[in-house]
Amino acid sequence: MLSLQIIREQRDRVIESLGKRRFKNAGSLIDEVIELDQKRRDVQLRNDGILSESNTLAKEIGLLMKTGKKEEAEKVKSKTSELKKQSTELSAELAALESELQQLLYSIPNTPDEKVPAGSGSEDNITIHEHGALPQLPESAQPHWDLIKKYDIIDFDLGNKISGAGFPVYKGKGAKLQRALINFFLDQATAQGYKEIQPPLVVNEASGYGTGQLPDKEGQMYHVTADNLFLIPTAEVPITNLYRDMILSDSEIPTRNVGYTPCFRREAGSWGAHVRGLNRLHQFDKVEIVQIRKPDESARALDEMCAYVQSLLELLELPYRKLLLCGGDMGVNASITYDMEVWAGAQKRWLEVSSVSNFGSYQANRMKLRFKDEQGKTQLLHTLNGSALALPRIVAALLENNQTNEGIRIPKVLVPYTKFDIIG
RNA sequence: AGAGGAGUGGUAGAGUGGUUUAUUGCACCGGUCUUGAAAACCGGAGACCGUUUACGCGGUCCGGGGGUUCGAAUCCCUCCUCCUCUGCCA
Repeated sequence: MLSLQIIREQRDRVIESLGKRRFKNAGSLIDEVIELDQKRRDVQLRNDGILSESNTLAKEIGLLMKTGKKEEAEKVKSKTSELKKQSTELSAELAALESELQQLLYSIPNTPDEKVPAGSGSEDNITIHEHGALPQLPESAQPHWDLIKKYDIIDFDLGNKISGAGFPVYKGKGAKLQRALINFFLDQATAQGYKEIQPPLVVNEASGYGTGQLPDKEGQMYHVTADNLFLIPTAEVPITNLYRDMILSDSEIPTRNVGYTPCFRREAGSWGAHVRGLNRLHQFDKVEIVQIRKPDESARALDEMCAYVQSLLELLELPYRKLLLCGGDMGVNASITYDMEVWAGAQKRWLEVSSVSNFGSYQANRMKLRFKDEQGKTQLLHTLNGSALALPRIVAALLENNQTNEGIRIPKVLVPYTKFDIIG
């Protein structure tokens, strides 16, 4: 969530920036925040005064009791009783205002970075880089949902039987390819200085609030109601929340973590024609990189992370393009997002395989993740993350682009991991 | 899962209803001393909110939440976590 300080000090800039998202009522919501904040401070000022007086009198009573002046103590007691009544009312009012303010702040998305173009949907995204020639496949080229049947490597019917739609079963070389990709991605990240983390796959409510899945996107996560836990939709959630409620010392910054986890998404109501096969799943594997940076370094870190993700795609010999998302197409937490899309030759479509974002201080403010600056003042840190990479669509593109009469060719860099060079 | 015990500042650990603005040790930072360091000595140091041009001042915080009281780290309720024993289990 946006910090009150920024809203107070930069009202006009915040409203203008939110306009790039086509976010409705930005002006009136921001003004409502400012008004509530002012009210809250007025109430606190009054309440603090009463508490202060009451604290002084309580000490007086203590002294009077000790010296045996009971009647005088009783007199003072009646005074403090009255103060207490007033304070109880004001405290309740304060709590209500704080909660209202909190709800309001949760409903306001992050302010897009200067570089982010205004726009409402994918048509306003900007392609800033393309790499690799698109493969020229014969007319007989098959989409991956046919190839996985042909080679019997991924089975949706079996998944359907034991779990439901969107839970594929990986078999034989299909399973080995998954494992190879995971290990390859983890090794590459480790070589770049990322620390490998194996987090829990379920998180509590506080973690959901920390990274912004709650309260708004609750329906996207699987909820274990008996224990009030949530299956993680991405490793971003547990790995970023490792640092919740912390003031990091200089020696701990930056953090560069990488984690492989399955990801669980309900994807309620988002199934349609383009999501056949591996294009969209309820459970999928992903390797995620997460960084925590000081504010003046986060822009550079974002470039570094993009360059790293691009290097993976190049090693896998996949044609890709890099998009700068417009305001309306970004997630509500992000201040700037680059998407990487690979070309799937048989579907003749670009598939998103990575989303690399800088969240600025938006998540850090929710999580109370801070550091001490040179003046010794506590300041919010910046959080960033990116997929490196999400597996299913990588597999889809590899299968489609690398199909030959002899079988599916495995990219050179993966062969040491798969121990085979063709799926035939 | 059952029984018992415990959660206090960076850490260890006192405090069981009223000068507690929470002892003290260690670690940390600054200073004195020293050629330099160590030791010794002196001093400093938390988070959040509010207020103030500023120095400051006020409020809240002793695992989380709620309650009793004029007053709670201390008493009560509830939840969480850890430890010990018993049970179960990969």
